[in-house]
Amino acid sequence: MATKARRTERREEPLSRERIVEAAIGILDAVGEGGLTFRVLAERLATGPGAIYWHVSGKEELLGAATEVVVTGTVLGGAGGASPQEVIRDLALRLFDAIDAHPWIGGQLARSPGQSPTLQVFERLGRQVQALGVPRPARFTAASTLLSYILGVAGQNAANAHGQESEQDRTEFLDGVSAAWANLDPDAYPFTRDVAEQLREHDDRAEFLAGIDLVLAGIAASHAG
Amino acid sequence: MATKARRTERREEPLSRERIVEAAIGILDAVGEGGLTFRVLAERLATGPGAIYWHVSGKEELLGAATEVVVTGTVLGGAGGASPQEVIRDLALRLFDAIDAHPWIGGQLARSPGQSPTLQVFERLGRQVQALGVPRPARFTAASTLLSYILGVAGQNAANAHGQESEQDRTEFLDGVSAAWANLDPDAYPFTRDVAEQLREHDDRAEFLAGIDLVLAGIAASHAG
DNA sequence: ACCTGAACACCGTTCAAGT
DNA sequence: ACCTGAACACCGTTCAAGT
Repeated sequence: MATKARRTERREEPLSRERIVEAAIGILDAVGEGGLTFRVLAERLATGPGAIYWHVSGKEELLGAATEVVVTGTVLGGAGGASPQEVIRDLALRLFDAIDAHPWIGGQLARSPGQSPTLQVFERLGRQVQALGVPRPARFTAASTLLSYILGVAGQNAANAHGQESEQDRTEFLDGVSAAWANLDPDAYPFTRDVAEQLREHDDRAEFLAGIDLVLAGIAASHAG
Repeated sequence: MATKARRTERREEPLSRERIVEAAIGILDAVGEGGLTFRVLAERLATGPGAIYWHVSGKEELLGAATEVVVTGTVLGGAGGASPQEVIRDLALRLFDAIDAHPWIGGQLARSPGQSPTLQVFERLGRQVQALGVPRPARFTAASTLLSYILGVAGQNAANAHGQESEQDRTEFLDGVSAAWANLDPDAYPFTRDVAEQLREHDDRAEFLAGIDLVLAGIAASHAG
């Protein structure tokens, strides 16, 4: 039966947990964790701050739910049929890119160890560790080490992401740090001074992957023979 | 010349950056990051909130200074004359214990990558990496990987430290997580379920050290031959 | 059942005024 | 130079009142 078209008025589609979380992600991506406010969020949803509390228990849950949406979307759908090492690398890189796109999840992941998003990553890592042939008692340590490394990088990236939207910003930032390191007291910071120039031309993503490979090499070495 | 004794009245010793930071550390240790407030801090120092701002630019600097005091005290004075691996293990464990005693530095370290406290740790790690015989181009990666792993564990410990003052609390917490893991959906979380029982009897500190050893093994394997 | 929005109890920070 | 403390511009959260 032909009903009048344009029935979907763009007004007042009902509030829902899903819409709230989606709007929160948008705000977080646009202005960062500090910019997500119940008032801003309410305005974006064309309602009052109180309405949000009917769907969500508070800010902590909201941040958790937002993180879960992004991480779940990232963790699912990896490359099939590759070696365990390849799957781990692929997962790690997808997480790295997700944190690059949504820096706020870096800080969030780090402080929700038992929570669902972190657990999803742990589970994926653990399965591949098992597939790698790591003996049962050593699997927990291997998976935890990979996870902690990933969370460590995530937290640092989240902290560094402050004012770096463009590639230009990023280059300037690295140049600045590199210059600062090169000027450190040679007696107190000989090593840091020595690697300062490497920092200028370094690729975060490649560096992150090299760290993953280092841990994987350690896992392989520890249960060889 | 004999002046009246009891000249040092216990009243009004002048405010100073040092006293402020010290008081902040005390509050942070007692009630955590959420409990550190300029009003609480001012009361503890028997002054008004505004007075603190003459010595310290804001809360961020205050947290940074507090972290620096604790980390510097921890980083200095390691065991001399041991192998590079031993020195790294020793440094890592001292940091672990410091974070255990002051959980707030876990979160703080993670979000101050270029800052002095993190840099001090990076420098120490790097020197030992060099002493390990790692070739120059690989040193940055090796030191960064160790640092990221340490920061990752630090962040998780900071997040977990919420309500666990006593050993009892800790055990209950692990039992709870272990039970929760054992009840996960077998299809979605086979690995996590499988390691659930290991978690109950696990030693955070030993586990942390095992992760360090895994990375060290990877470093050794990667530049062998 | 769900939404509204004023109100509450806090924050970090500023600043005129004091000594 | 250093301190005081009221005041400002915000928060997250609650809740009586509406529909």
